[in-house]
Amino acid sequence: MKVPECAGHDHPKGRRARLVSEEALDRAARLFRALGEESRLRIVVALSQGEACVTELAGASEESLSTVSQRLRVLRAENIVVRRRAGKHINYALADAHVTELVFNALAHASEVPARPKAVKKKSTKE
Amino acid sequence: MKVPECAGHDHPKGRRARLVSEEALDRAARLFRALGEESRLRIVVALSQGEACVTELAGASEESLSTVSQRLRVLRAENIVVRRRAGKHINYALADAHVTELVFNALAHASEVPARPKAVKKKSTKE
DNA sequence: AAAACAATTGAACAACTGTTCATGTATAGA
DNA sequence: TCTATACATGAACAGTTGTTCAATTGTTTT
Repeated sequence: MKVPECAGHDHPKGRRARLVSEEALDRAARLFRALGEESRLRIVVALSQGEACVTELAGASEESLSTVSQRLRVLRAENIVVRRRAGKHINYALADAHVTELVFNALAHASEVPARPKAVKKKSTKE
Repeated sequence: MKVPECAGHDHPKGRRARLVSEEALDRAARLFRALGEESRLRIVVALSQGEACVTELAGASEESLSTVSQRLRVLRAENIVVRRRAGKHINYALADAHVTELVFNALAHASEVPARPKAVKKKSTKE
């Protein structure tokens, strides 16, 4: 007996129409990748509370200036943060509202999920 | 002459109050990391158009079943996609609306930015 | 039950990325 | 101008991650 498979098909090997441009995809992936490190994400979250200079960020995480600066470099390369000189210091801030939303969205998703389902393997619970 | 520096401070080394839980941060970072690969993101974008089975996804990207399956495994580990058997095939779909929003947000951010500003170094345009 | 199809998984190697250190640059103050 | 402060950067090493192959599991069909 035939069961319904995927979208009525027989799996043509041709590639489908581009949904988004290659470049946008590449940039979006880079953006995600930059946010995908706990240490960098921590910085971004900190900056979502307001701008801060490198020394402050380093102090808050008890890490070296250099280390933090390297992280900020990555974030800056993806236009996640912007900087601006303020006297001796250089203040960093989130680049735009998209970034803030992105982070909040991710945190929302992160707290919704039931901690690694792990497929509780009972007898015949197929799902 | 004293210029305003960071938040009225003298850089106390103490760590500030936790803004979000360690666990949420970790999960969010993992989520971002999973989305931060062009190949996986491509799959997610494809699934934002509707569910599809592994064979379809492999066909669309002209890659091996195994490769695609491995990618789906990563996405599944972060609860980005869910699967469901449909006859011979296993259909994958985005897990929830958060994911869709996340992707659209990222793509929006990606297309907003003017292709690597690169700090057009004029004479005294400090910004 | 056997064959065919669909998808998953473990392991291995290559490629990538983060952290650290040492050095370099820019601004402020004396 | 000289020194101190604040930050950035290049290079190197280690840890992480992606892709591929071979073997395995689960489902449908004959």
